[in-house]
Amino acid sequence: MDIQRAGFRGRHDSRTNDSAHEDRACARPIRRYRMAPRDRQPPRQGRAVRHHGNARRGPGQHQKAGRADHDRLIAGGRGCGSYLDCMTIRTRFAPSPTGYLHIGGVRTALFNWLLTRRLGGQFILRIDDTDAERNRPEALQPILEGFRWLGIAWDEGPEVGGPHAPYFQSQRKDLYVAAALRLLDEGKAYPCYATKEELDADRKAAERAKRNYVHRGRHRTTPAAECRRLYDAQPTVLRLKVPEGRTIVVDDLIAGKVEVQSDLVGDPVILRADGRALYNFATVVDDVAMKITHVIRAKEHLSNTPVQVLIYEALDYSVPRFAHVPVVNAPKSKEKLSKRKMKQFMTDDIVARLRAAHAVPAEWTDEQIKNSEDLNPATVAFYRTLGYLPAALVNYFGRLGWSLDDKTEVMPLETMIANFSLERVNNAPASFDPDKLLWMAGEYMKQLPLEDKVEGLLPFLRRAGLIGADVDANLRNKVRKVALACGERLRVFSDVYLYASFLFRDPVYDAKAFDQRINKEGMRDHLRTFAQVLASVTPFEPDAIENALKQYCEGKPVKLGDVNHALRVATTGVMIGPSVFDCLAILGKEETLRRIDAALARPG
RNA sequence: GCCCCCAUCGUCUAGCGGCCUAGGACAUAGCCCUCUCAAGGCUAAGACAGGGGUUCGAGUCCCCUUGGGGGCACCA
Repeated sequence: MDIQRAGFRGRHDSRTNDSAHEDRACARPIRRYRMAPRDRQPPRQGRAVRHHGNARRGPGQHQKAGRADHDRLIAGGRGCGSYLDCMTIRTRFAPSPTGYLHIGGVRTALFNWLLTRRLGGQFILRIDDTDAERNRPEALQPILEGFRWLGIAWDEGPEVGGPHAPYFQSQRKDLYVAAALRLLDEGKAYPCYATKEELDADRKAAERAKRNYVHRGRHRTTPAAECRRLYDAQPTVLRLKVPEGRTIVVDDLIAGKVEVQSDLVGDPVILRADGRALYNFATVVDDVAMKITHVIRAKEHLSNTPVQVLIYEALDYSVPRFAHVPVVNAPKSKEKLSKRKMKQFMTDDIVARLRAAHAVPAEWTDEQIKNSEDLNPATVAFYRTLGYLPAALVNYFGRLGWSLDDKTEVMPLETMIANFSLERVNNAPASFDPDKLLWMAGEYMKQLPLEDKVEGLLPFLRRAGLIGADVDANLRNKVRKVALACGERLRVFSDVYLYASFLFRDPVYDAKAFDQRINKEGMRDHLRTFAQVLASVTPFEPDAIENALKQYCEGKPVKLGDVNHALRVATTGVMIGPSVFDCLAILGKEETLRRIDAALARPG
């Protein structure tokens, strides 16, 4: 068993006989595919060349098969043809330092990470900052912080280092130049002096003729030594010689088998005149140098992959396994998730919470907050700021495009790790659903131990100025009671603003609620007299208060609910919140009476 | 224009030819519970894009159409 199939259990295993198995164990992936057992079956009528990669397994037996694969993989080192066959699985996520962590990227990174956790490999974080303009050091921190907060730890990469450092492409230029010059000397690359204008003209001509535009440079056929001499005399861009008449096969773990004719692929530039590498080239050089076994990345890279395969081949490198994850779409949409598309989720309530949490400068207008780059709902920071539990995000994004079985939604991380496999990743885009994420957040909040909830609540209360910096035992106890009183109303920490602000500051009276509940025939009198009853309630605890109210209403032509509502509005200012009795107990007798007096003092 | 890919309730998904009268979850609606708001319980509504094949039998395999996405860079 070889590592390259590690993430792809199931179909092949069940149909492969032993000899075919051995055959494939040491072959390069690209060759291996042609020998895949499926292709040797007698073709069914009308069978197409391509077949789907999203083969499925029944939940039961294949999970065991997966473990078996894993065990053999870790134990055995037989028949190694290249590092790809021998080593443990190595995956990478390679973001550009853009200043924020995009949730689509998190999902992709998560899949990479999960697979390495299951199979005992390494997850590498590499920074693709070849684009000089976008290379701002401070733009990296939000990305690292985002991953740390989510608990997605990288085994190698920025700040942790590793045997293949540096992990910044901007610091690896020499490698790319050396590799490109090697291809030049070997006659696999050539200098191209065509100007942009010439290329554009060619492209337009091709378009007019309804042909696919395929660039083939003048020096394709120039001998290698001459090419080198030309290049040394006058450095320019280097292009890879794309072989003619080839079928390039990408055997993708998620997308299935994808074939592209090399005659449709133009000779790609691999190195600019100034020596900076292009993405396709740098990626291949780095993935090889970092011994990446599984390239798991977003689907939009699928069409780059044939070019990369050619680069691997030209460089004489083994091709890793590819898995192209479908993109994440915007909510209820077929379009890719983008910041622009997520702006609509910056509701007034969200803006209020961000203000309360002092997550934005106080002088910002609502419009400015809604346009904030860093706190857009497409970023991880947004959810962190609003008090979503990171485990809920991980669970949600793990389930977006991947499923454990036919019903499991909420699952511990260990379960996800133990069962994650690429073959159960859907080969179709999935839309992000903020409602379901919020529900998931609530599920995790329910499970959170009380003390952790208190601990999580404190910073939110502090930032909003509802409590001070010092938290003594008394205050802590109060927050504990608040957490208990809020119960399952809390789905995210910032919900505390909605349900309990008034337990930490004076009520802000909602005019409508006040009018409806207090300015009601006889209600002020009830409040006044019930306040006197409350004054003698001991202990001032929820049960005792409730009993007092029941007794008070007994035999009177007033409904308990009505007095209760008036009591709520008088003491909290609003119509929503935890049980009134809990609220009063938390406020304490003195404060409760003070608030009732204050409410009664207000003009009708 | 050319190339590649995708398609089950509004959304996330189960489904690898008979177990499907298509299952679960979020959201929605109704009822119950209830001091408000949530939560919870019960119930309802809701999908195989269309058309051809293959097969005794197709959501499942094949083809076409339609719709969607991605790419065709000296961006990543």
